[in-house]
Amino acid sequence: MTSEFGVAVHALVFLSHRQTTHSSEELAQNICTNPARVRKIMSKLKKAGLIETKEGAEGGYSFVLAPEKVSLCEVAKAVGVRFVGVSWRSGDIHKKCMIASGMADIMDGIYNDLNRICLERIDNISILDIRRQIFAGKEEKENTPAPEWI
Amino acid sequence: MTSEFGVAVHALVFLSHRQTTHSSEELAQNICTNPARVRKIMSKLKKAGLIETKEGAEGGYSFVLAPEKVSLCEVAKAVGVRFVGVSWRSGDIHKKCMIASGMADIMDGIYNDLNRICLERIDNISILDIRRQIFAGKEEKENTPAPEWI
DNA sequence: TTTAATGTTATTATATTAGTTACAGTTTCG
DNA sequence: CGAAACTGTAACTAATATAATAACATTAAA
Repeated sequence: MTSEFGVAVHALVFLSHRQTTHSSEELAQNICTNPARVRKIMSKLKKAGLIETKEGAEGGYSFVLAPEKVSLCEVAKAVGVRFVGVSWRSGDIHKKCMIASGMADIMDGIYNDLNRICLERIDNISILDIRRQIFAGKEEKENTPAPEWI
Repeated sequence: MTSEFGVAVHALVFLSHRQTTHSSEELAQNICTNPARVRKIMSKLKKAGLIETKEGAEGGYSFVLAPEKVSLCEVAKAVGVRFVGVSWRSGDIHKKCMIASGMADIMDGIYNDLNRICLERIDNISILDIRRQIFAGKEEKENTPAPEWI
């Protein structure tokens, strides 16, 4: 499993909290990764309609939806993450033994099922929920000087 | 995620079906991997009490429990598989920004939760269930000549 | 028309996973 | 006893998956 889902959620929480446009460079600094990776992931979020982007000078990424309406399930689907699954398959479909030829598909079925219940589970967690969790009990530090959020 | 869980389930289904002792070489042939890997994984199953092993000539691995009593959850715990989780963490715990410093732990919490519900989900699937699924509607091919199961 | 941004591809580096080899220890059997 | 056939481990190599880097065409604002 890649961590694209984590990057996407992080970026959305950040953008929804700051409520202004931010460049891939700024997001990358906060997330601690590189701008190209951020752009790749954000372009998927744009295709899913979760963010707006603007090219050119003064451009960047912005979150325009209601953060309580965007669920982690939507984010997961947007980036195409697969929570449970392996590429390696045991046995061999061409063997005569029914176990050797059938196990891999059975395991895949189990992984698909687990993946599905994972998506269901995060369907009722919103971007706002995550934001609240992060700032729970602590001062929000709104309007902190620019370098503070790096 | 490694495929150790798949190898373990495959081996247990195979052993419970054939009901005799088999060497790591025979298991490896059926699973389509190498004997050393099989031995590494089987030693974990032994420590968990899911199989019995015998060293020396005529030794090998055997399944001695009731296959309907062994759940995939036990197997997962025995091999220590983690279904959901990533090693990469976004942000940096030392940054002042609460999002940058807090996101990784939040995501880890979500992954832990998803992992837990995955274990719960497979807790009521037994080795016998898998065996039945494999042979559902098809002839069991009991007592086939030796090379058949390779 | 320069500058600062996205969108995208190709390439490289790193980390994870599986495969291989080797060998010490154990048990059976001639 | 001693050879043969196993398990149990460890060390190393190969393959694959993931993240980082670099480059550049395109777009939009000043």
